[in-house]
Amino acid sequence: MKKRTYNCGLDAAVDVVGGKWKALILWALHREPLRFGELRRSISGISEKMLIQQLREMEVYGLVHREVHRQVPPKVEYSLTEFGRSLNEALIPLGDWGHRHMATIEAIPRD
Amino acid sequence: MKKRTYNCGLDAAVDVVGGKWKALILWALHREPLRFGELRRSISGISEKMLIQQLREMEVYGLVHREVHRQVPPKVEYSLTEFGRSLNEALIPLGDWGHRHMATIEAIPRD
DNA sequence: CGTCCTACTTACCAAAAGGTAGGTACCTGA
DNA sequence: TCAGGTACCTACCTTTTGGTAAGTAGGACG
Repeated sequence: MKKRTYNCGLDAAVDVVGGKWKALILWALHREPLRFGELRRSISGISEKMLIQQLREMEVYGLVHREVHRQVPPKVEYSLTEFGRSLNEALIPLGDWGHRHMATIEAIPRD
Repeated sequence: MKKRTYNCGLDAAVDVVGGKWKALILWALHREPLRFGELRRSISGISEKMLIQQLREMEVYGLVHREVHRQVPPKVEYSLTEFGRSLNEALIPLGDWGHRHMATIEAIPRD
């Protein structure tokens, strides 16, 4: 997040959901609240550092809610806020598109 | 574009439309084909280098079509392909979301 | 006492993305 | 002859993003 004003809604949305992981995290929390370790395991390839970093940002953005259950071992659950859920819904068509064109996308030459 | 396989469609879509500019360029070409200079002027803040770089990638991805009219001064028109149009449509809900929540997004504290 | 569990935190590094400033080629018109 | 317009290209640098590896706290369990 660098800017303060946007020319169009897409501009603003990309700023919020930008980066490699936020959309995936949002998606992972779609069904049910998950704890840190569950999230890490459900998003293949993400490092602990990235997961926390993104979760913290998304908490500030008001997309996810963080709930600490004081126990040993620690248990922290992450869930979507209403705001997060609304963004998730806006991402569904994009996810569908990616799903429909997966083969085409994978066939794109890299570098 | 770094990966070859994806876990979900959203993953793939984010890989294609990722970065700061591609979604904006797609959006700018929504109405009509534009030439290089028109594009540059219609996307505020973009540098020539970024615009070309992104256009080239999007051409490889099959999202935009580049047509050179041999004249002096040169005229090059960029337009959306069917593939590009389909992606653009998938981005509409996201753009709407950003538009609806613009005030909230702008109010998010930075850094 | 030592090891395991969870959910982090920190330091350090590499790669990717983005920005700036200049230059090129071609023809036009003054 | 020389500035002007279009659509680039190139080198260099900074910022952002992502990754690795290690360490921490506070019990539980053997």
